[in-house]
Amino acid sequence: MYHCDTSHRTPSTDRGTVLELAILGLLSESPLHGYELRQRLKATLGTFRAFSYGSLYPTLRRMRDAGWIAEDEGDAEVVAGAPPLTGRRGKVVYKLTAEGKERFAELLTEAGPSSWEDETFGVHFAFFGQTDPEVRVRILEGRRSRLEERRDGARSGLARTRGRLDSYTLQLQEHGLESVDREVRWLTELIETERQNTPRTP
Amino acid sequence: MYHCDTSHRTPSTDRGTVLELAILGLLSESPLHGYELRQRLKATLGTFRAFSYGSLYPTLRRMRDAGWIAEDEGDAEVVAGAPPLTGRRGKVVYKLTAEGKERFAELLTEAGPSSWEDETFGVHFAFFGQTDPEVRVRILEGRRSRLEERRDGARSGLARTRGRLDSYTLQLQEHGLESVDREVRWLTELIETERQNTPRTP
DNA sequence: GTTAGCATGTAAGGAGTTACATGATTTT
DNA sequence: AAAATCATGTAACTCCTTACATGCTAAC
Repeated sequence: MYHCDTSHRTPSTDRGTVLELAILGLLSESPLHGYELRQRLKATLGTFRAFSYGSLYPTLRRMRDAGWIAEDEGDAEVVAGAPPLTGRRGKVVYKLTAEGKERFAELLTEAGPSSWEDETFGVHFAFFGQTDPEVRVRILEGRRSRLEERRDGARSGLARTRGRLDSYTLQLQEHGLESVDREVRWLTELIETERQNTPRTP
Repeated sequence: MYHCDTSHRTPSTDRGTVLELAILGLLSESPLHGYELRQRLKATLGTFRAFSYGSLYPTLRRMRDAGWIAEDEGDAEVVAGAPPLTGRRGKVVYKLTAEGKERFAELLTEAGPSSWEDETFGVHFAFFGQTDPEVRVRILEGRRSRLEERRDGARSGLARTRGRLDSYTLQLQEHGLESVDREVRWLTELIETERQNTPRTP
């Protein structure tokens, strides 16, 4: 059926890294500077994703150059009296621009593979509060079928090779399968809840 | 306590990518060529890790240059009659060299962070059958405390920010925490089993 | 007055993917 | 003889980390 892993390719439209989405999302709540941003990133995304300053700051610059974010003018931290010495060395507070808001809104409507893959799903989910209910369901379903696909592939592969595998490899596989199953059940519950709250197409 | 994520750095000793370990492990069972290797990789590591040819073949070359693997001479596939036309275009079967076996044995005794981080633990675990029982326990314990650390960090962070988080972010966090908890329990069971089988230091 | 935490950044590089290119062999 | 699968490879790129470098500000 599928001869490689080319089945889930990022669509050619545009890239939008995970980090960009996360930054847009956090800044859509309130202006922040880099350091704060990283802490909120850890708090919002929890265990499953961490970003270093080495990727955060360059990304902020790129996004500024792209016009999605801008340095906040009403920057309460720039003390009037203090001279700007060696160029800038104070907080740089970023806020969303109009284009940035548009961009964020656009990303929130994306319900394709780029919203349900391992690396991205969590970030999309974290901003479900701002996502359209119908898009939410489509993302959850996409994620679920992606996992089911993977689980079934692993399951049948396991059935074929079970005999040849030693007990450790087997336990690893089974633990993996159970994890996936667990996430599938979680998603199913979420989908049901979503449907109960929005019985749009009854 | 820890001011960054610098707490878990790869030790300066040597790198040894995950893929290298996996290849050494698979070749230690039997000689294989690249394509086969990739399939066995998928079968052995299951859902949680996949490698493309774009990383597999260059790695094989590097390992050959390093002297850990060599092209198998007793290559049953090289048909005697067929001329080698445009250079090589047949199967290239690799096998471990003496240095490769040494290297593999060496990697199997490593019970440091590089054996229990997310990306590497699974691969180390997959070769537990060839790993010393004491090393096994130390890796399992290392992995467990790593997860507990992370979980506790997330838990206390969550306790601090719980009020401010919307329900989706919260559910994401909680699902993450449960997943980690589940893995911790799994590890605990494995550790107990290991201890029962090797009551070395009673 | 020095340590700890806040704050911003850069250069080098690691680990891997994607997309392409090619050809051999087996199946239909 | 066409299609699928087996088989090997490379170049360009992505995304992110590590390690470093700098300096400000609060607390002890």
